Amino acid sequence: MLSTFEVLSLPARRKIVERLRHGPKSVGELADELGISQPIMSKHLRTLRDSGFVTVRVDAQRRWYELRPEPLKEMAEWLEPYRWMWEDRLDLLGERLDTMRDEEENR
Amino acid sequence: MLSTFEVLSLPARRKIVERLRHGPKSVGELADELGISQPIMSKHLRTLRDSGFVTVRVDAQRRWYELRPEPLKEMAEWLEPYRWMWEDRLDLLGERLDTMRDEEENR
DNA sequence: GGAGTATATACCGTCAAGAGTATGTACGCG
DNA sequence: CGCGTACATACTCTTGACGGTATATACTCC
Repeated sequence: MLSTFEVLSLPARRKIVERLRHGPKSVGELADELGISQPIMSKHLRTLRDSGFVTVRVDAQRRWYELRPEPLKEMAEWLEPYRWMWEDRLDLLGERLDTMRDEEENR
Repeated sequence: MLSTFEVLSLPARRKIVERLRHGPKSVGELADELGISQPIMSKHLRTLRDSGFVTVRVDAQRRWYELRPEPLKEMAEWLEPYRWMWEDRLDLLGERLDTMRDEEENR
């Protein structure tokens, strides 16, 4: 099974995730919208499911795929320690003073 | 050249980035710390450099590799639209009201 | 139960990323 | 100038992800 980061390394899979941002979709919908064949779409969704990015709800012949927050949250949290590198240091709330001090040290 | 997401899909490369969080390091340092052979480390650093994750400063035989914010920022920004999925909706500042409304619509 | 729809999976070929190893290059120093 | 250090690159091999195609499964409706 692919890791969280590996899953999103494929542009096609990132596009699928983007399409699911506003609610669940069926395999056919996604395949049509992205111009991907149905079997390949099914395989990507399988990968996304195995790695926790989506869940499926069965409805007769249709499968509704829905986004799950966990893997995306995990990635966001991995990135968090680097945020000071590009964010304005004089943010209003004065949070992250330690981080800012680190920054000075490592310049 | 690999895309931003592809670069970090390899655990070894993520570890390199983590090691560079607190300032520049040389190839040898990184190789030793991570238990990776020097040639392979050089190749990873080449990849990280080609994709904009690091810059090099030459100093005699030594090369000091330093993190650049841009690719990490890019990834963080890609993830931003999904943040509402895991964050507390009643955040103090009351920002992102639109996002929260979206959430209701798509439930 | 037969036909059509929606989706999953099995099988196959390709290709490129990654690891390993050997070698090249550049610099400092005695 | 010869040697050691620090690093890059060339080369080879292997592996597995990906796409394509064909086929299986499951459900609905007439």
